Amino acid sequence: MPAIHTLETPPATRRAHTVGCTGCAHASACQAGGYGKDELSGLRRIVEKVGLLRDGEYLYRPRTPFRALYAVQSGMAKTVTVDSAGREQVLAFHLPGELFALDAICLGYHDNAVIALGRTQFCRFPFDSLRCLATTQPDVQWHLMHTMSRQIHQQRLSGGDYPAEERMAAFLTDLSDRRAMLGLRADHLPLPMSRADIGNHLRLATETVSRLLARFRDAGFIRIDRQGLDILDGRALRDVGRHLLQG
Amino acid sequence: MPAIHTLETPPATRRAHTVGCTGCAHASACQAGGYGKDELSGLRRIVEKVGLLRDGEYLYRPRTPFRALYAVQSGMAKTVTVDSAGREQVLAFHLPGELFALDAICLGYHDNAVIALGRTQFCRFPFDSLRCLATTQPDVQWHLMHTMSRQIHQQRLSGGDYPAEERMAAFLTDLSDRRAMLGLRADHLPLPMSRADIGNHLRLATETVSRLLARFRDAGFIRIDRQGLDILDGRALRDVGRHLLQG
DNA sequence: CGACTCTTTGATCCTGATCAACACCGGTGG
DNA sequence: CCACCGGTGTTGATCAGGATCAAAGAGTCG
Repeated sequence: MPAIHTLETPPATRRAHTVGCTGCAHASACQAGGYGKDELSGLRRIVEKVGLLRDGEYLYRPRTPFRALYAVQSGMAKTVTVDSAGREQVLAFHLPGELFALDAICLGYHDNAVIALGRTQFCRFPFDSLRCLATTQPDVQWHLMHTMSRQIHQQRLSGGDYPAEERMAAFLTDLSDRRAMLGLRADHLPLPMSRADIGNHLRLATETVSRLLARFRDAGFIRIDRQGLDILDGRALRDVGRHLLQG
Repeated sequence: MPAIHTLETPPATRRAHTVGCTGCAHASACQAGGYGKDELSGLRRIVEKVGLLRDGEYLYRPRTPFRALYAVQSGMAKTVTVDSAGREQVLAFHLPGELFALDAICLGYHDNAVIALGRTQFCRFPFDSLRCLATTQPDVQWHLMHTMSRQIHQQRLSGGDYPAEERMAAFLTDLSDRRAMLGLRADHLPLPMSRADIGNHLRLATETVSRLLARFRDAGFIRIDRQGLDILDGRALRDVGRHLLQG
């Protein structure tokens, strides 16, 4: 398992404040921005834009103070922990509109890192403002709870004891479903992360990831190209992973 | 893997309303009750007592409407999902004071079951009252967020790809630490769940659980008896599981 | 006591990890 | 332009951790 990326954190000056979500392609499907609902417009007034980060650059690092929640605006990112032995673990991949850093609230600092996969922009929700907003607007409060609940709920899926093939199929189907929810093409998955990242996340060796994808390709479920893959038979794929999906 | 328990849900009439947490031994260490903090006294006024449930009895079942959050009052419980193939998965064990059912908020119904391990009593926090309370008292709101954040944070530990021995050691150490936090004896762990439950939760066969415990016993780390085990060398145990513990 | 379940221990097997070699691509410099 | 290089991905061969199979103790409850 290779060591941590050594690219430098981008200077804070690269962060640019913007006024809200107007013009963002994902605004109406964005979890972080409240799916464009009027009652949650407050959320979209406190957002700041961060980026552009390049592949491998850090949004934040472990042991840095928790000041804000984030979402991906465009591109993709991964959350990674490093344990006491230096081994890293990919906890999640983030698609546009998905809120993260929720786990840092209880600690007051980040104990994991978020790293850009390819060129990626982020939205930043300063936690002070958010807290303020939540005390005055029950809708915002409710939305946050809802989001956290969903995250608790979803994480449980990835823990299960299922064969490698099922985990991989479920992973691809889940990515596809999340893209569909965002209004993106569900039959095409860009995979800017390495095979090692996918394997780490699914508790598989990179060789196994490669072999499983080859198997799905040979079965006619997917077509693989350099930047990702096309889903040719989503039904079949979903069926392989069915035990892991949505209980 | 055996099928689901077949014991019947206890009649609703067994539920008894009480006035708050006065007299509860865990009140000052109870997460659900706000650790006895004055600002959160509202929490302790809306609580109802549920129980007593006997071993194997259900607190709630999948596909039942979500009406309340719960905590264990005395005893122990497990949260279990059943997948589409009928295989069950033990998601968590709950000690007194620990809040659960947080994952049902986003769905509006429970998609897993909570089952008593030995004779167990529960505390019930009606969600309507809780929501009310949270809108008027920012402290309550904050406390809930904190609790959910912690849950998101902790769940990540159980997903990792570590050898069986480390997972088992980390599991025992975690249980011990949680007991210490509640003011219970940390050097003695009652284990009212079956080896199969432990194995399921840790993605291990029951035979492996048995073998690992025997190994720890032979190494002088623990003493095993019928109702649980005594920790003789907590340091050694923690060291075996160190990679999984607290990042 | 006897039927039953849960746990423990031993023997064998299999999935997926590890080791090893090669192909592929993107960049760099001559 | 091509030779070279390091990183990433693919494929094959071997290995091992833990599962599965099998059977015997140990409680528990009728």
